Amino acid sequence: MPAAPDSISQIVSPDEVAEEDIVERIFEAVVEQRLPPGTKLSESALCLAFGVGRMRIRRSLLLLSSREVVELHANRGAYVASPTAKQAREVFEARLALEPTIARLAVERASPEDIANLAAHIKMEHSAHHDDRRLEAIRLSGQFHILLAQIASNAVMLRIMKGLVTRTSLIIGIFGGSSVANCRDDDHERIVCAFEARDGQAAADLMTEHLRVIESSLELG
Amino acid sequence: MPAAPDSISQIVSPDEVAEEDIVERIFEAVVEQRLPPGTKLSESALCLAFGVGRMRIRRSLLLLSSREVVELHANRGAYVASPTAKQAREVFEARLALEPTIARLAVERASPEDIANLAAHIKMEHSAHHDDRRLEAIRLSGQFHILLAQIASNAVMLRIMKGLVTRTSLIIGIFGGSSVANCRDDDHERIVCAFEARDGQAAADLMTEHLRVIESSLELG
DNA sequence: TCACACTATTATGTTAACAATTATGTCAAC
DNA sequence: GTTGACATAATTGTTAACATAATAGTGTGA
Repeated sequence: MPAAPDSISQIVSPDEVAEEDIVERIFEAVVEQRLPPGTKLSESALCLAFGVGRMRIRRSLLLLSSREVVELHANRGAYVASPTAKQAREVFEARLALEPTIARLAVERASPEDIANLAAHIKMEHSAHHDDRRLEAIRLSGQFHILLAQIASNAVMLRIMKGLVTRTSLIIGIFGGSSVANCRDDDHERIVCAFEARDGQAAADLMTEHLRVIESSLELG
Repeated sequence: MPAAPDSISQIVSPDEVAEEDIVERIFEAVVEQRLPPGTKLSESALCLAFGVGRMRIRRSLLLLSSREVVELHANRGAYVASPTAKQAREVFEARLALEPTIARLAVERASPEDIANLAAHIKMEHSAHHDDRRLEAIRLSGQFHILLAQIASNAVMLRIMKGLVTRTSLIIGIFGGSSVANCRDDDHERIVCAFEARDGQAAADLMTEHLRVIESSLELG
């Protein structure tokens, strides 16, 4: 093995990286709505796209299905999930239960640097909006919520949120209609203001309202 | 295929059942603390135990690891997870965010039959406690929280809760000390009383208190 | 022209053999 | 008696060939 001795223990095997990496990249593609609900994910295509063997792809698809971002149909392959209206309501109900708490915890635990990052993020959202970079705007919009979970410093909640945010992108893709009033970045900005004021309760309340607005903008029947 | 034509579409392929079945059974074994943290789960042993091929087992272990109930070490096999104190606090933080809401929703949505089931469940918990059937008591204790999530009729939250409850069993196994003041079934009983009174807020508050008591009974440093 | 049955192709699911790594047990040297 | 290196055994990881099911295409018949 050509690696220097003391670096060995720190090296993560390239195989294992590829695993979570594939999952993460498909997550991103779903969030950016480059993989719309119902898209078929054929094994051979993914093998070519990622340059890995079939086994690795099958494992990744299994992981994605366990996060409910991909549906596995026996003998028929993998498809990007198509949440039903019922599932959409459930996802928002879960987010309404979790994210106000996450927002409050994040305010309590945010370092000055964290708050600066949030402010920078808002600026990026604004400019993406302004320049009509729609995909970028969508991605940043979801990323904002992930960022809060990271600041809250709770890996368990972070993991859950990644799944919920990703599925929310699918939901918006299906039930967003044409007016697609995604995350209004104004709402995000107000939440960041609550951070700067160190007002956890305000952040929680704003988050609740934010999620309610998004959900009510959907056509869930 | 000998099955009647109209039943074919309803049949779930036996293979696919075995998949989730293995995961579910290992979940149960972990909840009942028959698989303590750190237990090695060798592929060959599981193949024999469940009477399935290695591939099925490997898939199951991957699913279990994605739920963070099992840790996969490259080239070294699968082990029942050993949550750290930090992870334990995170799990409780997540439960504190979710379960009061779940309790409130469950009260709102519980049918009379649901409430009867809850009451019956409490009786089972009591008798298991009384007869010193410790494993059964532990299992029922976790099952109570799952039952609430089922009554809340939110599949997304239910799935999340199954993972959190299972991991809580691991946490109690590690940090419970010897006094193991698991779920006091008295607490559960009070929550059921709130159901009978149809007082969602009371159920939420009791749940919060219940979780806090459990966490504070642990030795998390 | 449409519907249906059959064939051929493609894709997925499974199995088994092989490779690589880790754990174990033995033996010698200190 | 303990430590270290070495050889062996066992376990995990990977690959490739094979089996099976679904899809698409083709042709025939009404």
